[in-house]
Order: sequence, then C-alpha cells, then structure tokens
Amino acid sequence: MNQKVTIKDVAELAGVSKSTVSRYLNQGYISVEKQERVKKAIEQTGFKSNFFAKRLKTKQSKLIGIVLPRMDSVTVGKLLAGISRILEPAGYQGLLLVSKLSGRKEIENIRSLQQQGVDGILVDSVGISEEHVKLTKSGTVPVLYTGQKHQDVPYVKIDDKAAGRMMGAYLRQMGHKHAVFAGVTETDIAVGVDRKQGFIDAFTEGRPEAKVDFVETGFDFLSAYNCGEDVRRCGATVVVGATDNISLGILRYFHERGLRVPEDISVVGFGGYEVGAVVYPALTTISFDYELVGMKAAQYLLDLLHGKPLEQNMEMPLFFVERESVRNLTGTLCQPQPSSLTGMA
Amino acid sequence: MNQKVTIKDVAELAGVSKSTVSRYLNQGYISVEKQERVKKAIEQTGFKSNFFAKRLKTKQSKLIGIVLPRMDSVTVGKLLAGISRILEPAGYQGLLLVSKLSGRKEIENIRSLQQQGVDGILVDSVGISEEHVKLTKSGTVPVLYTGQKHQDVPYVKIDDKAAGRMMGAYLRQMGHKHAVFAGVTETDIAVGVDRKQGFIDAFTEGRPEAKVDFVETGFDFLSAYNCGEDVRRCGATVVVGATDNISLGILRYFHERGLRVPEDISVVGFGGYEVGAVVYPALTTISFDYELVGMKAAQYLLDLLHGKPLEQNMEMPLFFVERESVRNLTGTLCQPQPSSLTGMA
DNA sequence: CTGTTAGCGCTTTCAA
DNA sequence: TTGAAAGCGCTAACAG
Repeated sequence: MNQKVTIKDVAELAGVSKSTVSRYLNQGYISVEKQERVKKAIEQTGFKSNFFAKRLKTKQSKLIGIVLPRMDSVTVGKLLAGISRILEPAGYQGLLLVSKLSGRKEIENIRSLQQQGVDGILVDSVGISEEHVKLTKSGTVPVLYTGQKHQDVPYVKIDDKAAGRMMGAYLRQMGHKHAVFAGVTETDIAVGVDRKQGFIDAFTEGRPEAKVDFVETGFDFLSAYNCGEDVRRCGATVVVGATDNISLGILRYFHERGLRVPEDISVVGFGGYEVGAVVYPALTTISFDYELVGMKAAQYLLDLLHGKPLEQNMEMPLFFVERESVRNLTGTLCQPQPSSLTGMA
Repeated sequence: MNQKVTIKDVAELAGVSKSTVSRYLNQGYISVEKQERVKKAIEQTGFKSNFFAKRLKTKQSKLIGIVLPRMDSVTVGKLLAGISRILEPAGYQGLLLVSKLSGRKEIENIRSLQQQGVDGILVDSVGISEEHVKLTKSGTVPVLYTGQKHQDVPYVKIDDKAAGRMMGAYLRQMGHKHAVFAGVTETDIAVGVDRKQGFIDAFTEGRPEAKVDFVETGFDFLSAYNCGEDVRRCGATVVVGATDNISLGILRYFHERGLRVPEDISVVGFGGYEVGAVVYPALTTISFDYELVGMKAAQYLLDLLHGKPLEQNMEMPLFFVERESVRNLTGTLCQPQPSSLTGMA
C-alpha cells in the first residue's frame, strides 16, 4: 500500500499529540506556535491523511454513487458533465457504475453502492421497477433518478411528453397532416411512450383528418437506417425520429434513395445533438439540456443529503431548434432559410 | 449515516464471535452449522459490511482513480466504456475526476487521488509535463497515462504518428499532391504534432512536388466551420481534418458554399466516429478503437498493481476506413462507390 | 475449527 | 489550549 506516514509520525516530529495534529487538520483550537510546528512536520514528512480511517470515524464518505446505463453516449456524457460540475465544488466525488442498459444490473449497482456507504446515489435509469422503489425507500442512502420517472421516487428529468407535444404542435402549424413516428420500444416509458404520446396528442387533437403512423426501431443510426424503407412507405409528409440519431439514420437512407429533405419529405428529431447542425439539411429538433439536468439532479441530491425539504420532482425546460429539415406546407411562408450553420453554437 | 448493524451485532445474534463472522464473510474455516447460523443472522439484521472499516484494515481500496479531460466527448465515453469493462469483473470501481482540459487540474486530481488511497490511477492526459512525471514516480500508487505519451511514464495510446502516416500514404496513392491539414494547437503533442507530422512525412517523403498547407483550428465543429474559408483558399485537392469533427465542420462549410465533395475537393478525418458514416458523403477516416485503448489501459494498470513486469508502453492498432469523401486523381480507378451506408456498423 | 486479542489511522470526548 | 484515552468496524495473528 501507499500509506507510510501517519498522524502519529507527524505528532512525534512536531512534539505534540495526535489530537493536536488532528485539530490542526480540522477545525481550530491550536496555538499559533504549535500550528507552525505541525505545519512544518507535515511538509517534511509529506503526510497525507488516510481517507478510509477518516471516513470510518466521520461516517461521511463524500462520495456519490452514479449508476449509468452506458458510457459511450453523448447524452450520458453531458449528464455526467453537469453532475460533476456541481459535485466537485461541493467536495464530493463520483463513484461510477455501469448498468449496461439492464434493470437488474441497475438494482445490483444500487445495492452495492448502498452497502459501500456512499452518501447518495444518482441513477440514470432505463426503467424504474417496483424493486427500484422498494430499494430506494428501504435504504437510508438517498437515491435520485433521472432518465425515467416514477411517482414514488424522487427524480429530475426531461419532460418527454411536453417535448413530444411541442413537436406535434409545430408540425401541425406547418401544415402537416400525416406523420410517421420512428420510435423505440415501449419498454422505455420516457422515450418509447411519453415522447410519442405527447406528439400524437398535440398533432391529432381535434383533427380527425390528421394521422400518425408508427415504425419501431432502435436507438442507433444503423437500425434507423434499416427501417428507412418502412418509414418511407407510409407516405407521410414528415418523419419524426424519437431521437436525433434515429433521424440521422433515416436522413442518410433518404439521401441514398434520392429523396430530398425537406422538399420531398420533412424530418425532425429530439435531443438537439450538435451533429444535427452540421448535417445537411440541418435537423430541426427539440433540444434537451442534459448538462442542466445533471446539474439539477446533483443539486437536488445534495439538498436531500443536507436534509432540505424535497420539493417537487422536476422536469426540465426544452428548447425548440428550428433548422432546415421541415417544409412549410401552409404556403403562407417561404421555406425555412438554409442559412449558415443554423443554431450550431 | 446508514450503518447501524455491525459485525458485532451479527456475532451476538448468531452466538459466535466476531472473527467467525468475519471468516464467514471472507475465506473459509467455519463449520457448516455456524455457517448456517451466521447466514441467518445476517439476513435477519440486514447486515452490510462497512466499506471503510474493511479498507482501513486491508489497505486495499479496490478503487481506481480516473482523471478525464472532460465528460461530454464521444472518445472519452468509449475510453471509459473500455475501462469499466475490465475494471468491473476484476472487482474494481472507478472514481471519477475531471481535469477540464487543464494540466494543472490534472496534477491536482492525481494528487488528490493518491492521497485518497486509490489502488491505481488512470489519466487521460492533455499533456504530460515534468511535474506529471515527478508525481508519477514519487508516489507509491501506479499511474498510467493515455491520450498523450512521455518516455518516462507508462502509457497506452493510439499511435498518432502512424495514423498520420497511414493517411498520408493513402492520399498520395490516390494521386493527391497538394493537401491542407486543418489541425490543432501544437500544445497537444499527440494530435497537434505527431498526427500532423506523420501525415506530412508520408505525404511528402521523396516528393518535392508535394505540398502540405496548415490551418489551425479547434476541436469543435464550429471553429472548424469558421476556418472553412481559410482552408478553401489554399487551393489544395484534399483537406485533412485532424479529427472527424473538424472534417465535419468543414464539410458543412463546403456544402453551404456549393463545393461538391469529393468531386471538387476531397476531405478526410481521423477518429472513425460513427456519424462520419451517416453524413454525405460518408467520411473517409482512420478509425481508432478507443474502447480497446480503455481496456488495454485498465488491464495494464491492473497488471502493474499485481506486480507484473511492465512490458513495453504500447500504441494501439488503427483501422483505415475508406468511404466516399476522397476522389481518386490517378484516373486508373473509378470513384469510390457511394454505396449503402459504408462502414457503418 | 473458533474465540481472544490487537490494532489499522483517525477523531473526539474528557480532564487537566 | 492540550494530551490521554476510547473507540469507529473490521481483519488477522495467535492460542486453544
């Protein structure tokens, strides 16, 4: 191991007691003189206080467990960036566990973290089961969720339904009457159900002539690309990808088949990924600020730790990003201008 | 805190000694009978062994510190995915610290981790200074680098020079004589110096008529896009982006100006990001397997921990991905076929 | 096989 | 102000 010089060595060298050194390290109550001596001794010995001994005593790990579905995803990255932006200045560190998109593993991870004595746990969940709820309520370690929601646990997430609705309202306003929603499995409540339903609601509400077809695909470019033909066959005027990645895969498919976007067919997405701005046509989308979600989640968890009242579960703001991939069918306005690198920054 | 029931409680309830419980928890040497009793007691009490007490004794944290330049990046995500793929089955967990692309912060992070008593440290560095080297050699905790290299510390990284050379050789073979390298600051030795130099070497070696211009830009789409005009003015037949993101920004710029790729000008990148396959034309690139780098790095560090001989520093394999964005100027072959979603999977 | 006995390195009463 | 002493919860000799 790497721990050689202890508080005892420092004490001896400084000619004081261990407690005095400890006091120096923590609060006060030490004369300026001894303060000096201890300081010197610490420098000379290169003393580092032992993390585990300290934690054992103080019962505070200053560690936050973070459970993520996967690592190699832009959204997860942003979320993490937001989390560490709050945790770091607060003196907390993140302990990372990966659930590999499995609910079972998520539970295991939470268990393991609880047992390890982290101060709090943040879970970017793929689905909150009853077992999650039980685990969350039974333990003494606060657990906060994101990605999915459940009325019985604290969470901070994007309002997927509102996002869907926002997009539905926009396309309706642009004169579209027949859309195809390229979505994901309903196992994913947030994206597979809420986002889709929000869209359908806003798009069709009180418009019997409006129609939404549905094609199921995966989260990656390739599976979206592969369902391109199914999507096209629907004959809709606009395709709504449940995520930008899905839309990008479809955009590629259309490109290869010679379909022009938005002249022949419009395409929109959700997420606001940066690459949506560099492809052509640039993708119109609802942008989510995952970094902000991470920050809010971390802040909320910290509040929980400090015994603050747990206010409402919150759902985060959304930003509509109009770019070049939607055609205005009303004829009252001209095409969205394919200007320079729209909405990129 | 959350620790109520200790090994002592379990012992009492089971009518055995603490050591017996401890033995049950760890290796063996316990009769089947007491084994049963202890097991029951643990279940009844819901006992969880205290992480910190255990670590304090065993002097093993089973924790690996990970220092990353930033979180919201695809390459970092992949790296992390690779790391956790090795760490997890080995029973280690990752403690995450972010350096925000600052060398100073990197040092601080390493210090803090050393002091915290992690078993090892993995640093995805932005530049290995002498101070890094000192810190690495002075401490008793093994530190392994990636992202950058330095002869005096262990590292695992992509061979940037070889990547550059590979690309130089390819473009040369395709008949290009005048390239412009859209690169980054030389502060970044790996990308800014090695990658570029490798390219120049292979492209110009023994060809006095070959010429490489240089334009400096940043790592993001936008700054690449913004230097589009400078790049274009060079009048080269091919632009080499130091990363795929840079190439994507430039591709967008060209698109807006009506330049056709690869008919009017060719574009290549480095990295093999998936989005390079869905844009049109799909980007020809050198692909790096960052996940593999993460795995190798983690494995190497674990070997170090277990006192295995530290073999050579290693640089990882590269994959050339030919897609649609380069024009063959030799006239002996036709255009690379813009087939279906080339090299996507 | 099992219990007793020492601590790991630190914090924190409690007297002095 | 300071030092002595008592552990935090666990593991690991050491006898038995």
